[in-house]
Amino acid sequence: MEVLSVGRLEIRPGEFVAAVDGRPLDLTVRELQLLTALAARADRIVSRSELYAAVWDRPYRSDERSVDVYVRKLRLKLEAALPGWTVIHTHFGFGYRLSPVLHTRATNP
Amino acid sequence: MEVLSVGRLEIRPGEFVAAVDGRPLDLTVRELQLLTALAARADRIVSRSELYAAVWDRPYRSDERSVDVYVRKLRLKLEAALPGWTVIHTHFGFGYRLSPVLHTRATNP
DNA sequence: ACGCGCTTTCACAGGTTGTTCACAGGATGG
DNA sequence: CCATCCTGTGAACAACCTGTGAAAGCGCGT
Repeated sequence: MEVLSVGRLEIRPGEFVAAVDGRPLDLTVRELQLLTALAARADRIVSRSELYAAVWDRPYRSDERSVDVYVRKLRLKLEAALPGWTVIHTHFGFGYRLSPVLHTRATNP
Repeated sequence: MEVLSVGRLEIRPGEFVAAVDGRPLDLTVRELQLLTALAARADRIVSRSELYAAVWDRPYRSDERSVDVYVRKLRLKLEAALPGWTVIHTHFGFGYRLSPVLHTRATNP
């Protein structure tokens, strides 16, 4: 898994880098790991437990919120890097899905 | 790998010399080796273990601090040779990256 | 054996990141 | 429309990582 490309987003796990249009995102270890896990499963709904298993070492508890917290952090940084795009979608009761979509009602009223 | 040039920094590993604007830096063996390892991977984030493997012979332990100590020594000498420039950047949780950047808030208030 | 310079290890301070909480806001099924 | 469950969010707290000065260890030439 050298490079993961999803739209304008490009991730090189081996080089500890994720970039948008070649511009590197400033991510922490966990953020990069989670983004990588999501990108590796782009366009598919991924359960919290699967994401958790892919990123964290300890066992998953259903009341665990770390994934949610990090999804939020990623959303903030991705929105800053890709204004007008929704990259991570929530699937109520199931999990999350990564797939960049230009969202309606962007920067114009 | 005859010569490594990164901005005003030039390294000639074969001649055991590193210089800024042609002015040689006064480095010890380890310092030169580490600088060379970093320069050979300029603009990329390099993990401690990779740097360690490139410079030291013995196996790397995660609690090893030698890299940090030498990065500091290099920073001191580089700052003296290139006032106002930040050459080695820290990537928390990942490692270090060499790429000279004129840092804001330099020598003038 | 001694002094000297370089390397490695230590200990502690300071920062950054990771985890957990508590509550607010939404979605779902009846 | 209501009760309930799920997710969003900001902040507190804990854990981990890096910066740094100094001490200890080494090898070498004198």
